[in-house]
Amino acid sequence: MNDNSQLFKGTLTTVVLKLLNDNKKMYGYEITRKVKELTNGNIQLTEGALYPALHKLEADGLIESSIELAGNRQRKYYHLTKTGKKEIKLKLADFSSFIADIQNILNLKPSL
Amino acid sequence: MNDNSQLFKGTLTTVVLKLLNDNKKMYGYEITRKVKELTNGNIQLTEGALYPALHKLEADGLIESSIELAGNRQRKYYHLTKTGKKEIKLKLADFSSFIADIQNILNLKPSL
DNA sequence: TTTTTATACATAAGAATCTTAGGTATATTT
DNA sequence: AAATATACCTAAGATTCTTATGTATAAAAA
Repeated sequence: MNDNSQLFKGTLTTVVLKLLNDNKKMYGYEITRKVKELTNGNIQLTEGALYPALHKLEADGLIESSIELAGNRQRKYYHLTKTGKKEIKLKLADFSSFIADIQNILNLKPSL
Repeated sequence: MNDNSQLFKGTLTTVVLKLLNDNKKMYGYEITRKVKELTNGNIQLTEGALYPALHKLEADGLIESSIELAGNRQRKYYHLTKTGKKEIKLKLADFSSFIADIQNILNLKPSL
């Protein structure tokens, strides 16, 4: 992760759930590539952060996994559960509120 | 802190430096009130997070303190150092970049 | 063809940052 | 008189991350 890693804390699960919401199913390594692609290389998700986060989301019933094979190589695909679909809506709303609040303190440009 | 506490993580020092940048000098308790006021009560800074953060910022040379008395009660006022003034500019730029990146993933409304 | 890089999963030690809980003291409001 | 607000502080524990490491297959480069 880059110098914004401190800021990225707390958004990891929201990001994962949102990507799974938009892409139906994804595997871990794919998620790291997608985040890098969408942020022009600015955010590099570390696997040490991602995999435990995925395991926790699954333990909490927000996502489910299924193993698929690509040649001899295993991929563990994740998809949202019904609970996960509800949760991402809440998390996006929370994030919006947070940005509005922080905007009141930091006075950033509206384009941000 | 509220349910957005997870999101607020990592922004604490940015918020503190920005408030000191805008208000010249503030004391700890005043900072907690100001954050609450600016966020319509949504963000309640806990003292267990704030005071250690202030001490670290001072140890790092970004802020300096001076004790003043209000009646018999002590207030520890903080102000930015020259280094701190440079740092808050960097931190605001970092935060803007972060928001832009996260926006690419979460697809929030532009007004956010 | 050997080595490096990319893909793909995972865990564990340690660091950083926060919450929760407590402590001390003065001032004001109920 | 008691409760709340102001004002500082620390410490234990929880959470979440970084860094480092491990395993294995596939592809690219040397």
